[in-house]
Amino acid sequence: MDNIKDRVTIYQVAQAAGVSLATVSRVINKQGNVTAATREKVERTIEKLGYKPSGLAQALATNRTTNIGIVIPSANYVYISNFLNGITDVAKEKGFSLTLFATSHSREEAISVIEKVITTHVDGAVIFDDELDVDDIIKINSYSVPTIVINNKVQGERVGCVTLNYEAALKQLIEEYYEKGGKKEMAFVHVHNAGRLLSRNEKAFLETHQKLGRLYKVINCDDSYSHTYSDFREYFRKNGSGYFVAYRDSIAAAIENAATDSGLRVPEDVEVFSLVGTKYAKIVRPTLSSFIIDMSEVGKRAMYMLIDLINRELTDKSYRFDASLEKRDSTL
Amino acid sequence: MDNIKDRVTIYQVAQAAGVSLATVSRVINKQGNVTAATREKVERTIEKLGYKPSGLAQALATNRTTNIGIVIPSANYVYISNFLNGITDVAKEKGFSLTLFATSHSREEAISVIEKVITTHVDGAVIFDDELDVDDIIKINSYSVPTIVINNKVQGERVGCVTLNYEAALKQLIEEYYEKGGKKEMAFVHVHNAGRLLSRNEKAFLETHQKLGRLYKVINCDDSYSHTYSDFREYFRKNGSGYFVAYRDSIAAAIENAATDSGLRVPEDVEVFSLVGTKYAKIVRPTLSSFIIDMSEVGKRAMYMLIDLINRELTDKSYRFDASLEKRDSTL
DNA sequence: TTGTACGCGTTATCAA
DNA sequence: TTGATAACGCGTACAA
Repeated sequence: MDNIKDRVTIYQVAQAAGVSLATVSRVINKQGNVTAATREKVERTIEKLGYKPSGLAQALATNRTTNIGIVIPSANYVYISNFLNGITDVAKEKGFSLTLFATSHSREEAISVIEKVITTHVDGAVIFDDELDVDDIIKINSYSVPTIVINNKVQGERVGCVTLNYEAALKQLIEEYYEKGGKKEMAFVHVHNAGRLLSRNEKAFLETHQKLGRLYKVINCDDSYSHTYSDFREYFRKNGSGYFVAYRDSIAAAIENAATDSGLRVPEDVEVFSLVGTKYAKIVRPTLSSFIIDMSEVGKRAMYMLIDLINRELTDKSYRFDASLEKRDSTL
Repeated sequence: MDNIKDRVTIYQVAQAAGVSLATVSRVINKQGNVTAATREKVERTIEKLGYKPSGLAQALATNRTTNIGIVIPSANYVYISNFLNGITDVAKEKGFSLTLFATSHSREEAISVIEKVITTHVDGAVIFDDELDVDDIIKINSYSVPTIVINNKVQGERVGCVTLNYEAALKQLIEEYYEKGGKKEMAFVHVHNAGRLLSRNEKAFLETHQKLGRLYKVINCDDSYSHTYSDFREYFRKNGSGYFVAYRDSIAAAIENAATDSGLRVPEDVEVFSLVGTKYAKIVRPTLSSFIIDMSEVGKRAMYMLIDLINRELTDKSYRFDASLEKRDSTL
């Protein structure tokens, strides 16, 4: 094999092997209709020249890229990376490449991302973005790109969705808390701009309290461990108790650490609950009670659905993951 | 804009606008040499037809994909996802797409991944894989794909590298520990198959101890929090002290949690140190002393270098990140 | 079984 | 300023 090579083309292989490029193409795609002799001859020259077919040209000719677009928030959350992991597993198994599109917290940018997904010519897309509107997703679908949407109910010819249901579990958690005589005031820890998943849970939290006629609080905080920690250190100077429902492990850990460092006892004085739990929920101390949905499984499911959708074999266009409760030491 | 559309081509736009496709191409690429009038006319029909150029065809014609291949281990580590985050930031800023290739712990697979990188026709690649051999990387480079390699010293015409230097800091840590009269026996927590980064540090650990004529231990453990936790619960039945150097936060946290839950005091009885620290080092309790390299910065640097390499403007082909010590509460 | 010729959607070179 | 027309690298009817 030569060392520095400009891209070897199928034509050069054909010439070197003394056949036509159609024959080489047949060999590459294992299409039969080729003598064992010529096949071997071609394979040898392919090896010798170090020929690798151009996925680009193949895609252009066949109109299939074997490439799937993944749209995820650029926020560096553990559950996102778990999700991505499930996706890569299936992609590898099924022979798809993944093109990554990261969005930050802005609609404008999210839309430009969609344009990119379209020009990139993917066979399908998985969209996990809390900011993107239903309309935006319909747009991508109007270009007939088969799409699986996570965490958003969408209808459409070539769209499927995987929804994450934390709300039911949250409602039950709250109801049971009061039924069992929970005395602390519950507070929902609101993070600005954290997306639809959080908003939906906040809504469920409020509605459940209103239905039960219970008082509650909403506390605003930053989407960062350090800020939340110092905010709650401040908070615990004036308040000695509470039940805090936080978005994810880092935030919840910040609260329980702030409580502990303020001389309060968790869970006796302060209870903390993490909505979107990851493995870190059991690493921190006290261990965090949390809901859990295996995001890696969500990623896998999304990929399997997408592949079916691409092959027009997807019968059930929506799938729901229900959060399950993992009771640990941060709540009574 | 229509709803379901088969891909609109430049040719259809040309026809609808009553111009030639060359003119449309000029408008798309903002190349001037077009009357304001025709430009507007074309832009309107582009809008009306919802035309998006095919990146595939563009790439084939220009031999540039504006697509960069990222090879990372599929292991779901926080520092990998930080790294990926830095990369996506720069990719977004510079207008590149990212194609993701995940490798697991097998050479064979890693090689097939390289084949894919080549067929995918990327403009460049960033390879962060602990398993891949130097030879493998030379192979990808023989196809003249500009490549930045993380955590591996490689020479080559179109290769650059970013190295992560934990060893110097580790050596210093050990030396200072004994200088200051550290009494505990140090143990390196070995994880099987965790890649070159860990091996190099293990080697540095051993060599420093041998040089100092100190006794040390090597303890094997699984690359999982739960297994490590229970292994060390077992371990602490028989051993009441030690200084443990672990690969990453989860492993280190498992050890300190096991110690604490066994009634031992951290850091008085048991000291724990995490080599590759992340933000979780300060979330767990006691907070973990660790080395730190901002992996997001590593990702950014790699991308900037790669882009320079693609443009043949990279002067300095290697860059080193040195780990810095963050002393916290898990060591004295 | 093998080869010819056209198409995939662009860019780019030359004439006009 | 515009418009033909040849690449780009491959797949694939169709013909041989």
